Amino acid sequence: MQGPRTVAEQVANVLREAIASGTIKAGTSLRQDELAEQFGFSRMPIRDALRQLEAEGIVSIHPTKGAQVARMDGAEIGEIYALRELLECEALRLSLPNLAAAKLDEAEQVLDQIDAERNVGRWGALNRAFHLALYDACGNHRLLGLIEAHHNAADRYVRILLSNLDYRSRSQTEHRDLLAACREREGDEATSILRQHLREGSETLVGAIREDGLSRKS
Amino acid sequence: MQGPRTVAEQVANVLREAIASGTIKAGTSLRQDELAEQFGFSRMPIRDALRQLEAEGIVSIHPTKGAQVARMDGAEIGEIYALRELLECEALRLSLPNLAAAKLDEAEQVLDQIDAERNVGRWGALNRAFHLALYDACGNHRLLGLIEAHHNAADRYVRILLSNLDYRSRSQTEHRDLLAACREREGDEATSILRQHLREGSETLVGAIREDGLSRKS
DNA sequence: ATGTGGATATATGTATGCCTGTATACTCCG
DNA sequence: CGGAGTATACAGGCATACATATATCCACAT
Repeated sequence: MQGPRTVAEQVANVLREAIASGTIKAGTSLRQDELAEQFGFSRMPIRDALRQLEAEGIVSIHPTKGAQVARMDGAEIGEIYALRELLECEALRLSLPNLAAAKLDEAEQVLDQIDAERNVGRWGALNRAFHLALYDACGNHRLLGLIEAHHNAADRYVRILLSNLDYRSRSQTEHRDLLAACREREGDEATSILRQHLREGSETLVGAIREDGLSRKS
Repeated sequence: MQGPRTVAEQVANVLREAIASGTIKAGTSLRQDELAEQFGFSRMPIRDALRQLEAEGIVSIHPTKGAQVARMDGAEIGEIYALRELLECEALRLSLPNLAAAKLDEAEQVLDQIDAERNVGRWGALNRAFHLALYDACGNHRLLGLIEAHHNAADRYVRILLSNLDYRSRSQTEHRDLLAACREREGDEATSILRQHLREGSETLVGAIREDGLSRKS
């Protein structure tokens, strides 16, 4: 696999990860000069990277106000999860009949990795990998792209859920139930579990955001 | 309403319209220098505009190979229409119970405009306006954004359908059936009509692309 | 004659500098 | 003392200039 060939892509990847991991908090202003100096490049690649992240919905660029990490309130999270439910259930429904058993084994290995992983920073990527493995055979590249985009957009908020260890174990239980249903090719059952899984995540997350006051008005 | 405040946005709008209208054909290389000279600006705003259009899926940028108008084959069109079906049916389902009667009147006026419009170039925008009016009250801004993005991505191909006047009149009939179902708040009926409408569009379009040889291999 | 290798040209990526617009703070006037 | 207007500073958009990678073409060798 060829790594990012352009500086802008590297910067975008680093920023995306930094934002997802919470190193850069929501609402932080991202000044081009500052980032350029930190990365050791000029402002141009940083500009491109910020544009890219804006297109992904991770940062918002106000003219003359610069870029800042997109701050999401409960409503925004609710919208994203509603879309994830719609998109991922459809992807699963399409994928399941054509999904190779090897992919299911791959997904199970990811679940084991999640259980073994102590660094919460990696959990988001593993969670995404598990879900995408199940949708792999859906046959619609754009659909997969949209799903991945929404994972990225919500990644840093998903980590809030992990502070609740109870939720994490419940999530893993649901993941394994989902995988079992997939193995038996029970499409309706699997879709139902996935929908429930996402709704629990949404409710837990919205509740956590509301009470933690993570959504201050701009 | 405030027009585009930055040159890059203006360029993006012009290019988007030129591509949608077929003035710039699929597969055309978009060289930054060339566009810069044509528009009378430097390459920087053009770069930003191309990045924007890439995010919208209208052009594809290969590093060092430049940007070229995204060429879509039948499979790609099929994916887009499958997504439109998923997204728009959901949006309609969510919107319909909360949709103001005034919006329905607005939608009907758009249909009248479509019948009266002789310039096929404007038909795409009117078609989009009609559909979006129906989804207006869905309560999910991101969902609306995705729908609009997919309209934009497929706009120039949708115009192929218009060369078939038979399809156009059939489309308008379906539009009015859909509107009637919406007025009576028949959610299931409306969704069903919309789904059928999109599937006919997809099939007609994919067939037209296949036979017209519009999808040459790169 | 054909294939391979190198050189050149072209277009994109990147760097630096300037200009413009906006936000903020200070001053002056009511 | 408060509000409004102006000036200044700061950040981003745009332009110009330079570097780099790739594709193509030509030449030479097999």
